Amino acid sequence: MRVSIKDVARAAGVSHSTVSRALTHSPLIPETTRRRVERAAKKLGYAPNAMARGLITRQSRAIGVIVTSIADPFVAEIVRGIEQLAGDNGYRVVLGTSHNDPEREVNAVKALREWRVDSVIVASSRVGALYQPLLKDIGAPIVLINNQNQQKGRVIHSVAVDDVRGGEVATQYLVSLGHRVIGHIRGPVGYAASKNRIAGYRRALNAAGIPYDRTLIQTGDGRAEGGAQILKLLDHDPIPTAIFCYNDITAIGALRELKRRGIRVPRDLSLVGFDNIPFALYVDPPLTTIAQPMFEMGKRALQMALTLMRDSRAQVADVVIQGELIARASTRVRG
Amino acid sequence: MRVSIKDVARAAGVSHSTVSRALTHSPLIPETTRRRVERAAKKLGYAPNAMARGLITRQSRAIGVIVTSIADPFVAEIVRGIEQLAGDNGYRVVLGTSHNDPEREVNAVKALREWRVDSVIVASSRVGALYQPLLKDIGAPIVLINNQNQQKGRVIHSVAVDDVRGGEVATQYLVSLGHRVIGHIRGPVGYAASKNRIAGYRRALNAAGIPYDRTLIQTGDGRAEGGAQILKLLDHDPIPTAIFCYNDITAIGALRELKRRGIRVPRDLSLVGFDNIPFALYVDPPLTTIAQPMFEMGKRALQMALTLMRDSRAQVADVVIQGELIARASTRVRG
DNA sequence: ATTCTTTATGCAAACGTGTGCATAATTTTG
DNA sequence: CAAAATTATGCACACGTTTGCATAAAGAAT
Repeated sequence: MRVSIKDVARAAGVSHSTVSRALTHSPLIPETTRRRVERAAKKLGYAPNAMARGLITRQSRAIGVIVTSIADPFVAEIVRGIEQLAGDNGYRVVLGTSHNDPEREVNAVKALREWRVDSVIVASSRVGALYQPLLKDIGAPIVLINNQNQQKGRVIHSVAVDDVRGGEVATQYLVSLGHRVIGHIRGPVGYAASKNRIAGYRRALNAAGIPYDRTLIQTGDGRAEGGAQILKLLDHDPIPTAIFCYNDITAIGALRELKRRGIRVPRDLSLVGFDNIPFALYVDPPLTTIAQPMFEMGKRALQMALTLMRDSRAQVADVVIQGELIARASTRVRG
Repeated sequence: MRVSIKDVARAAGVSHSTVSRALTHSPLIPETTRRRVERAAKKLGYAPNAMARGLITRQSRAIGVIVTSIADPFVAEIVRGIEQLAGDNGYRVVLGTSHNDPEREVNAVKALREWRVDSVIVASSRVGALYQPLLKDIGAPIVLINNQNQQKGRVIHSVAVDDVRGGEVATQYLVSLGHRVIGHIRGPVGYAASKNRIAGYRRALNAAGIPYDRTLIQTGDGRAEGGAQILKLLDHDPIPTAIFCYNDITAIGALRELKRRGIRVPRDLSLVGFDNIPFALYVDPPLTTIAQPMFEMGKRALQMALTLMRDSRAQVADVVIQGELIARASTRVRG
């Protein structure tokens, strides 16, 4: 049942070295014997053993991907991008999910190390932030996606969306619709993304000559519940005509809260999110947002990993990807 | 940089065999030397090489998971269930995506074979249907999730939702709300799921003494576009007061179409989907549906794989999981 | 026809583990 | 205290590849 390279060798009447070379298309082997070997291999149903090969070549052709939860559609898109490009280049994706559980996080990183993955891509901000030493121990190039930490290094690289510019574009758009009193529900404190999106928000206000009013900013939690903070903004004087939310989930939470209060979007209030999660298209009204090209980010991360795997001392610059404004029905000109 | 078991042996002043045994907690090694070895291992930053280990133990502790697209939230939930339980049992998930592309499908299966995965879980109906011979060649137990094919075997097993019962429960619920003229947008022809859900639909009608009218069934495609078929049902005489859709995506597509025509759900028409995809909760109105416990199914599949990996000749019965009716606002009593 | 290249192939070592068997060291038994 | 049983450890082989080196065969050059 188990057929190794030696069985093929016997069947083809050559040594196992010749078989190895033939099947890897070594130029040392003339086409005639290569064909004979291939025929024997096919007949016996031979499939090379990746573990044995990896042991000697010192590369697993596996790339480890650590994510918080694969069920997050945002994350899933990233993994899809990674997996696709990886598959096209003969690499396999080994999954590790952290679920923000320290034990799982450590387990995942350790397992990837034992597997001797050729590269690691991390789309779990906690892991990217907390376990850099552990990650480095893997001894393979590391690419962080949307990491919230600032450190750099020879082995750690990153792909991220341009949060500042994204926040700016979102706010700019609201300004262009005639809004002058624009609120913001920010993301969790400590996240670089929260800070950067606010920076973009302020930059846009500044460019439009609108004075910055810190009481127009409430602090959410990046989840639907945080959207309820919008109620506080409704008490503001003057009352805002538009709100830029940290992300779509927050905006959707806010939307639900507004609907409960009988406040109509976009007639009474314009709403902008961030991320362009799949939901955003289906809520009522469909949400204006800044799309994060997640699939693209996954691909870029893997691309980066590929060049680093080919030459570990290659100079690769961190990638910053621009989001895209998706104008939908949750925004309209100030009435 | 690279530290093997021999380096640890030297540092601890023992042979590499002793190190191996010590680190695997063999009872042959007394605690005192085990501690010494562990200390040396930690000091050198040793991590066992999974490939070398797998080569000799003849098991990779990897389980291959083939899915159509990880970006499908349904699939993502399954993978989450698999990954979680796998991780808890010391197994890693190796991903292979097919995207209904024959080339990718074959590549994925072949790669998993070369990797010598200990088990394969397939959540891609095409792969499960078309590549059974190739799958069997892997020589590891196979578990198919929601497979649309009927074949069984010693190596191929399955976990699936009870589509007949699901269709029955959905229709039953509409009947219980007083509906008598109930339409159905079926799924693609050739899918066992389509046929089974119809069977359940008919069974419920039958139990309620409602005659079956085949003109109340239109054929969708399982995608949002197929939801447009609902327009044909509106021409039916008498006009249906409720529609059971093959799946949520179809129902959402139908919903969009109805909204465009000014038909109000559930006032004018009740709508039931199937699957309970995440969207279903967020559309307006939230969709009544049959929940497929996808996370659970992933877990059950892996559980099955685990018992089969421990004993390849274990007798495991195929698992049929019951869906759950989630009553939301897209249905109401006949007005 | 002999020497020199070139081409085709095999030998053997290595990758990093696990493990059966043998042996050395220690303890128990009579 | 000698013999027997137990415990601790090492040796060497195996897993299935890849690859440097050596050699055999064949062709080219003189």
